[in-house]
Amino acid sequence: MCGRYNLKTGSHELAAVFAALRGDQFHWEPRYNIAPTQPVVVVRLREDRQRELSLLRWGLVPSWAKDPARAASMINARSETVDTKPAFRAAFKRRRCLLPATGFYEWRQAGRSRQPVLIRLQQAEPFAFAGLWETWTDPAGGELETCTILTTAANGLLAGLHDRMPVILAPDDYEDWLTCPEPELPSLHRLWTPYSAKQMELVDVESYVNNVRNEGPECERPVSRGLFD
DNA sequence: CCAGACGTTGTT
DNA sequence: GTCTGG
DNA sequence: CCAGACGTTGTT
DNA sequence: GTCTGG
Repeated sequence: MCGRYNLKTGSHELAAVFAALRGDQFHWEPRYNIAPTQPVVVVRLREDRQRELSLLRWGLVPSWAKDPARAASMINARSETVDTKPAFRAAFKRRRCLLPATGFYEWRQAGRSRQPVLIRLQQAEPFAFAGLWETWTDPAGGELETCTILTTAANGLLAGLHDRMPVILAPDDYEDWLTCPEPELPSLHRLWTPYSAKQMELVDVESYVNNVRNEGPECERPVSRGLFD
């Protein structure tokens, strides 16, 4: 679930919308087809508690992993168990983040094939997935920073596609998610409520988005329908 | 005590 | 079928 | 998430 | 890192 998304917002607007500083050499050009293992934008807290925009690899690698190659398998984390799973609980305590997005893609079973569907909010502004990040150090001392997107139960609109959906946070909850102190972590459960279906819309799009090498507005192009479809 | 394992989700 | 790469 | 690779031996 | 097995 939630294995592909887009972020059509540039660096400057991201910094404004999320009230975040741009980290070292942070730069982002609009993307229409973001896939696992690629660099993605996260908002996280610096030591001084200021928000910072960074680029991290999508697919969390636990700090104790021997080989980071399998990162693509941990692109999502179930919110219900994120506090106990060995791969996520450390990050949940101290390394929560936001992943800005403007839409995400799901694939609906359509007969023998799979139909890509774009899900977006009825707002122009980018929204935020709830995420976690982690640091992995290779034998030579090089550091790899990775992240994952939390999932929750699907709302009524998305239930037709899947039983899960990404956790989308309301702007008023950004600060709580990022700063909540450890003793109060259980109170964050309220943030994992499925996002309101009323503010979402689904668009069947062309299969162009299927291939991760494809990029650009064509990824959002609605499927053309014949008169009698 | 040490050694060694541990990944996750969502799909069918 | 299953794993890897993007 | 999807796309695409994945092969082994023995012989030349 | 933390838990399990020995």
